[in-house]
Amino acid sequence: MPYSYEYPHPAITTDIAVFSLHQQQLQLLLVRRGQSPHKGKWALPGGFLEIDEDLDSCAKRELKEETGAADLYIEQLFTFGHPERDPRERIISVTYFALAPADKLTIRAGSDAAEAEWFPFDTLPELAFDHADIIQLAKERLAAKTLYSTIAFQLMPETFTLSELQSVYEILRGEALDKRNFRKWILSLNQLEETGGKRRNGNHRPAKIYRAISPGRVDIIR
Amino acid sequence: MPYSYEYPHPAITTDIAVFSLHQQQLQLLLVRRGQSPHKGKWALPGGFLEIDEDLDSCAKRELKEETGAADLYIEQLFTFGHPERDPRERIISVTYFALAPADKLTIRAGSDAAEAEWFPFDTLPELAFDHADIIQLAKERLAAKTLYSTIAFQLMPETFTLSELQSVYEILRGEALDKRNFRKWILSLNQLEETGGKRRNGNHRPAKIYRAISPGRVDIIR
DNA sequence: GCAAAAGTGTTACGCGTACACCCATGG
DNA sequence: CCATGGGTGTACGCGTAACACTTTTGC
Repeated sequence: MPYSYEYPHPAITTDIAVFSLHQQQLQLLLVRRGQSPHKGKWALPGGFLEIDEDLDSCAKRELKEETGAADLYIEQLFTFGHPERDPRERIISVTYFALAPADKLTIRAGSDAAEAEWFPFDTLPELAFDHADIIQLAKERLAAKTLYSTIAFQLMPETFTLSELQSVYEILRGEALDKRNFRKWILSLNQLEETGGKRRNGNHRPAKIYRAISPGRVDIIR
Repeated sequence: MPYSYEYPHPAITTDIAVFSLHQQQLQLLLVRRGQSPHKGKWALPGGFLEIDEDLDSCAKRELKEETGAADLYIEQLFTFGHPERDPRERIISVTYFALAPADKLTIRAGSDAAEAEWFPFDTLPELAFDHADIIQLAKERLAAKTLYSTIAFQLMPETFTLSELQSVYEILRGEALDKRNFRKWILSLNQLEETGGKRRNGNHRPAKIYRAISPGRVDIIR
């Protein structure tokens, strides 16, 4: 026990709720816990902060180590610190939410976590610790942000059609949108540019391909 | 050094940005640091988390101990954790912002802090640590929330006139508002009720007095 | 009666919403 | 030529924004 302090110190972790969209559903990335407590249960990827590491760096590192996911949009969500939230010791969790575009879904379980897997948001397994609360909050934040920012672009691959983008908005908002109004609105934001045509699916007219003008940025709109 | 751990642990603090409105200006509550580091500089009220204490409780306790302020509206803001933000040891700060109504401005310096004092937001003194960043973020959050919630009511005393309320909105948004449109809008929220009339200032017609129907709540509007 | 803030309605414009048909392609 | 999703324009209604005069009081 080489690290000693005059007063008791909590441990710090980061935990990350990674969302993606595939099979026409909102999906969440979970890892199966390899050790106690809650061994065998599913949990958010995350882990302990290193002593000279920034919080954001910790979140990105843990995400990469446990799932192989890298270069995602990520932002701090909330800090959870109920004294009883972990049975081992006092642990404060600085939580993040992240978005994975459809072309970066390849995951690879790391050494800490036995397995990493996407789950449809509507049918999540039982979760370790207070992770269900974290996920709930992350979903609310994501839904709210689609209303006043361009955050949904972070769920898109590099190029996409307007129908695909509309489908993303429909899933996030949970309602059907009018095709003409959606196109008028999304193009009026001046965040998209055309590239060339494609046919993707067979039996019908091919759709124009678009890309985000500034793929990294999330802009506040309205 | 009675508290030992296998791995190094950061310390956790909470820091609170308390806003109020008086003298027609946005004001911020600061305490003068009594010890090193940054001894003599002004800083946000706050302090170390106790090991069995919830984060919210810590923020409220520190606020009361250092300034005497209690029963304020308070919400978590962001967690700052840059490795070099404190020269003593690694310290993660879970920050909050709070609002003090005009009738709860009495402050009393506690034992930890030599002095506590309100400063006009536009003329803050030099600040300790990264507290200038925290304050900047808190101000942005406050301004944003006035646009889509009833948070501004938390800056009002128990009873007030519509002109006083309008003045608060004008200061927070930094622009003049039309009197008729403001009254139409604020009354349409159904969050205010009348009580009786008063004259407050001399030479003119007295204003009707209002109170918030649910003074504790902050509702999302729009 | 004068100064100073309180109080009160109407009009215009823009944006969001509703809505239906033709186009390009593959088989 | 038929099925399938891609692509396009207009009209209406509501909500936001602009705008000026009368009322009540203290001195």
